[in-house]
Amino acid sequence: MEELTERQKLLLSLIVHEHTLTAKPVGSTMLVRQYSLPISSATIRNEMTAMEEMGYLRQPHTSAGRVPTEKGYRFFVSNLLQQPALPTATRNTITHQFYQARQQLDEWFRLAAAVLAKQAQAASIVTAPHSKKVAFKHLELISTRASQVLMVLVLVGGEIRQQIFSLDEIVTQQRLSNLAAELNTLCQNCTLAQLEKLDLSLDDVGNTVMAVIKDQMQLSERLVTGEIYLDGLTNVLAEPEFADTEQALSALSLFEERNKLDDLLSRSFLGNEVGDVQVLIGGEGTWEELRQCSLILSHYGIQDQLTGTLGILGPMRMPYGNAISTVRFVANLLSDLVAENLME
Amino acid sequence: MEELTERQKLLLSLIVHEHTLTAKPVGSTMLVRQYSLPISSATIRNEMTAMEEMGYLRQPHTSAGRVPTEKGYRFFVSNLLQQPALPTATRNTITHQFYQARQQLDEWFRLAAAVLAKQAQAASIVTAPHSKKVAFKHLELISTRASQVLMVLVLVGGEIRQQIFSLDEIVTQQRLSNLAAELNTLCQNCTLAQLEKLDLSLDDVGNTVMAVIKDQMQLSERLVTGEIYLDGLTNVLAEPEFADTEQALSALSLFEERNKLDDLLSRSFLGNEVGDVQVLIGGEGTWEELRQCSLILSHYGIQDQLTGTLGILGPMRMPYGNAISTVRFVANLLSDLVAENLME
DNA sequence: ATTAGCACTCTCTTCTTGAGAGTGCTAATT
DNA sequence: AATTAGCACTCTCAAGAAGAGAGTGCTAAT
Repeated sequence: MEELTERQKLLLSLIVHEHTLTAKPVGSTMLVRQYSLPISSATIRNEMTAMEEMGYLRQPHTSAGRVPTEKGYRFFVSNLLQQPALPTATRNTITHQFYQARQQLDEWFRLAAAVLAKQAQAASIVTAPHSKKVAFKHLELISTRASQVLMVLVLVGGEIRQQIFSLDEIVTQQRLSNLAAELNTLCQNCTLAQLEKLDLSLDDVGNTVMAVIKDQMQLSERLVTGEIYLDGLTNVLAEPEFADTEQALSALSLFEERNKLDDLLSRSFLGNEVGDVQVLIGGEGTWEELRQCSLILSHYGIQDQLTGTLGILGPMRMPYGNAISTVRFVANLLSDLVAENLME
Repeated sequence: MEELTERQKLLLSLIVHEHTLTAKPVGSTMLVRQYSLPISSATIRNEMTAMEEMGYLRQPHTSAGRVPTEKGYRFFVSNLLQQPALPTATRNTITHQFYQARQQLDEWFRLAAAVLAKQAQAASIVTAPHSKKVAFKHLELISTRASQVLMVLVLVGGEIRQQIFSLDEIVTQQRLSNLAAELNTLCQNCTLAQLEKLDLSLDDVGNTVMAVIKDQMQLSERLVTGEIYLDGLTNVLAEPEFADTEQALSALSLFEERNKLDDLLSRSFLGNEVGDVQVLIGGEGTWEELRQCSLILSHYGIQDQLTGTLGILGPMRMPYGNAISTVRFVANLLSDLVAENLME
């Protein structure tokens, strides 16, 4: 395939830039005037025709200006985009907010989603970090009433799971506490597989509790992501390309259906390391719902141990520079927080 | 104010019914044909004029059919609506789903939101139950690394709060466990005020931990609601009255801004008991954003002890019968679950 | 290789027009 | 006194027409 000339690259950049501002097709005359180019509109038209044939541009209809195609955007993002670091002031503001969130786990993720949404003026998604290898960390048994017990199970990585269940007999809090203490020692850092092998020789109550623990760990193992935090969904509605509700609906429905979202995120995991920022443009042929959208994703956390995903969803016509910088910055921030606070 | 005649009441019901189906203004001829009424369209026109003067109906423009006003809807809901019990099959399906959710607290609320959204084809909201009187139930201290500690605090009512903090010295898990055990005994069922009075004579570590506990309890006391679960936001987008994105945006933005939502829910608390179903029509003059919407809310849980809110948001033109029945049913279901599982 | 010039195309907005649905009023009917 | 038939009038909505504006593609000249 042919290469783009330097001039064509410049033009592509300008077209992308102009189109992100106006949301309208970009014409040759317009371009010359707007950027005081030293070439004529006719030349630009020639170049545009060439770039259209190569698949970087598209005409919505004959005799309209050009709009970047997915391929055009992808080339732009990969080769032409200079990624400005986020302004220091912005970075400080964000860091400060996290500082203020005290050390509450769930607040971090909520805040991360809020920051992404605000900063990129798009919908944002953050998943709490989740470990592929689920391991027992700490157990708590609390008697609520009669034979009912509230179990709080903390997994390695800080994930908390709770369940209420009934025992066959009425048990004192004291006995529950003793049992919990015993299990905490025995099961420390065990994975589910290791727990299965352990011969604990417990009484009935102990066995019931162990069954519940294993059950919860199994549930956790099946999960692809931790808890999901969304924000800024309404930002998407404000974009002109979603003035037609249909479009908006199809994009947002992806965020509402947990299994679709899981699928999307888990596929985006493949072959990507913590810290890489991925840009999915126009659904990349796989997600019909995202045909009009772009998704900027990054994993954060500790590679292969405890990772989560975060990203933003916006129209394909998106200020990629800012979006990517923001995602990268927040991802690094969360990675640091995870490393400092959730790892042994 | 004048009373509506029986015939006018019938007409109002029919107009509401027809309008919920078509979303269009209802004309007199239409009404006669559709329902084979034994009176002429002229008579209906006369009645309509009368009801318009009384404020129950409204003409979008001269020479269009009539649409119910907020007052019309309110009268309809209060006086004319017969509330069908939910079909047994539906009730069973829902109950069964809750049964399958195992005993995971958070799943209940997520599920409740999903059921409401699905059943009413509207946006739904569920808040986890929250106690006005925050009281200590159980504490857990887990050493993560060096001097860092993960605290898991369970409040009476099942609310779980977590925080990570650092101690001034490095402490063994053993010592943390002992401290936790001690505090669990000392602080059992104490409110924040009671904790303040307690003279515990603890060491440095103990005092640090107590400060964090109090801090968390204070945070919890300030909250109006527990965690918030939303679902079905995209259902709202599908309604014809929100074909214009502007409208949809203003309605949904209410759900995205936590403080607005808190405000809305806390006001709806006033003078309402668990089990009552409230119907807020058209924002009731207070919420500009909801001018086009209706909100069906109910509290659930144990009055004055542990309550949450749930409800649905839809267009003012809403199938109120079904919506109210669904909200009532789910509220009762959750109330039962709370009573059985979260109360002492 | 670039550009000026020009005919042509397509959208968008504004106007017009006619059909359709509905109203309000008056006079006749029950 | 309540109801109804009849009719003129109003307003929206959809479809078509016309003109402005922006943009293109092509040809011929530079």
